[in-house]
Amino acid sequence: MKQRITIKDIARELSLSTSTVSRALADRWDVNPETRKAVLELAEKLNYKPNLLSVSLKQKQTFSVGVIVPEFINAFFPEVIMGMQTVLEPEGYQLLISQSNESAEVELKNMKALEDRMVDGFMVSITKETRDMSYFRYLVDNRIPVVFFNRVAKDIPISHVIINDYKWAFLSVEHLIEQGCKRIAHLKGPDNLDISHNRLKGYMDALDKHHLPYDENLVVNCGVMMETGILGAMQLLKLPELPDGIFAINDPVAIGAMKVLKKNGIKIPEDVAIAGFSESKMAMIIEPNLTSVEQPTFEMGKAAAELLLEQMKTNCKIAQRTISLEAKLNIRESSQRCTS
Amino acid sequence: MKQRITIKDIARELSLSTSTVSRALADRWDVNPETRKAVLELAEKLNYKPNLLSVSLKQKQTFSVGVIVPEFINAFFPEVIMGMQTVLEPEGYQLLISQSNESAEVELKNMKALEDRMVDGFMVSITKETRDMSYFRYLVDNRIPVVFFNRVAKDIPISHVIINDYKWAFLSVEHLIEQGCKRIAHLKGPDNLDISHNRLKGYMDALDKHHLPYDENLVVNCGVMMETGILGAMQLLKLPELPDGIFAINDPVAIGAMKVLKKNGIKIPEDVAIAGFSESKMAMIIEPNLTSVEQPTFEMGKAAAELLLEQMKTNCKIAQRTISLEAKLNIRESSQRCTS
DNA sequence: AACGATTGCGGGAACGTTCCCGATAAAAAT
DNA sequence: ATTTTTATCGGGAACGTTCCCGCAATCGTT
Repeated sequence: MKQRITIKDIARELSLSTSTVSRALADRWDVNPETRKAVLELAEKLNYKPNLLSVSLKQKQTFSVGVIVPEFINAFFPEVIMGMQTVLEPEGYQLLISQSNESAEVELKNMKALEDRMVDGFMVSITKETRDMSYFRYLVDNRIPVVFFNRVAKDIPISHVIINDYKWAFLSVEHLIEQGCKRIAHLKGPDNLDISHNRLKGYMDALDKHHLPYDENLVVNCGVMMETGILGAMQLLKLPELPDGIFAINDPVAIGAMKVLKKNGIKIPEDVAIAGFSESKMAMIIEPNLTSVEQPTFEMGKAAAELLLEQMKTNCKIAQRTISLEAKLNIRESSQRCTS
Repeated sequence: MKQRITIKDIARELSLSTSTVSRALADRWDVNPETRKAVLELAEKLNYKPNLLSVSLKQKQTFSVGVIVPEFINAFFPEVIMGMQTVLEPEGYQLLISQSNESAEVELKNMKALEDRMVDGFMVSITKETRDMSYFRYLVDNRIPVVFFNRVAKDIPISHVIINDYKWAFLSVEHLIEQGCKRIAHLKGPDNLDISHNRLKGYMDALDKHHLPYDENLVVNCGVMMETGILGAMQLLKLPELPDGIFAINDPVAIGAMKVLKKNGIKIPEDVAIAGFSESKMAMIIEPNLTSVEQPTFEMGKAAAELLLEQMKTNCKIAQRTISLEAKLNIRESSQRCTS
């Protein structure tokens, strides 16, 4: 950090007080237009930049918000973050991005570090193992604005934005059924995540609607990464009878499963049709192209940011809200059977 | 930002001065062990956290560094960033990540915003259109630490870490030649990027070594995204004679090209062998699997962070340095011909 | 017994702002 | 001519730290 021009330098140069310079820069009414002009010109000339540290110290806000994501190796969260930036940057906010690496411990550490840095609020998508909610409670108790997005925790009064997981899981599975699948497996997500429950429920209800039996052997617990998809699929292969359809918690898992199936000479979609969730670039690259639910990532980021802005402006006086976004089912080769 | 416990609260409670409390917390020698104990205990009990804003204001450093990347939708930069975090976080630094969306204008805006926030240094990978170096000159003139990584600018005395692009481009092309390719095309990167030149040079020298003619019609200017790879490949298709090998500036471009080739019924690698650069997850997913140079992304981030740390600790007194990392060629189906 | 050295602590300025309050002078109102 | 208003400005505290300096009490040394 180099030596900067301060308001005092300008004051000294123009034989003014710092108060006047401050008011001139802040465009207050009680300053002579001519002196204001002089101040602005000199500030420009000297390349004056206000020291945001002292401003923050005085105003008790830093114009920065913490973003907590479990990972940003896949495109999903980066896209959400871009959405956030489009609404927060024009308002003068800086995003501090932390990735928790799917570890609840790192997540907590990062959030505390950001709290130390006095962020004005948080936007978080919890890890797959986050169970202890005490820190989040501490945040709401202390009126520190928080919103959840995508991965939300239950039983805690924090506004959040999600997509209508239930509905689109339901429609995905219904699509598989329409393609003739009778034994549809589900590669399920981690228990602590709301999305896991909602997508499971959508799966179950779709089966129910079409009078297909629910077989718990066909639901295998799985993580959210490609590697866990591989493991999940291998478990399915051990079943006495192979399923004829797979609905995966997300694209990486679906792709992991496809790798296993292909390696075992199982034809997709003829033998097993498969559908993923939360559209990734890879869906269009793997062969056959993967059917997947496309989430409005950008909009999710925007919505979360707007929710947070609201909280920050009203000092958390606003009621908890849930925004549920719609999605879109992109039907591709991995689930389209000629016989349908 | 809620009301926090300050050093004054502790001082009042224990009938001490703020100076003493400050020294106790800083673990100075000139404070009675008993009072130190009392201070530490009370601080713990009240959950005291120092206000980093005032500390920064006083110390003239913020313990934050700005990271400027052109995009973070692909996995490359996120991985590099993770490497940075592993070295900077233990030192108490926070990363402020900005993505410039491949726009020089946004890049400049973001850097200025981060300078306003008094970051202690910058780590930047320039956009494909960054040509005006005046802001970087301004930074070095004002002793603000900067390091470049991956995408570096020429003609400016800023330390940087890159991989040995020339060598690995050379080896990639040599590999294609060994597979029997005689007419190898190159999908080249943007002109302002050093990597483009170095990889082009590697390509040319490999041809030269094996006495293959250099044909400028086979070198097509291309961006760095999949979309531009598609355009580049389409241009190649218009040639009177198809090349029998393609060396692409990076994986997204290679994958875009593969899509075009496959759509046109051209067999990979039999008709056209292809190699990418800077390993992405997609290389293992596309079929045939893509031969690619795997870059040590994590190490690159670590190296850049260490370079920056050095600068920050020595107040830029250290000479400019260049770290060149080694890489690895992952040979896969896209370039392996049975006939070899 | 007198001296300097050590130990432990507090006062207060400083970092760069903002903002409340009061001061002054000119202009307007009485 | 006096009072009130208006237009400009400065003084100075405050935000939460750090740190230099000085002060007092205790200790060991001659």
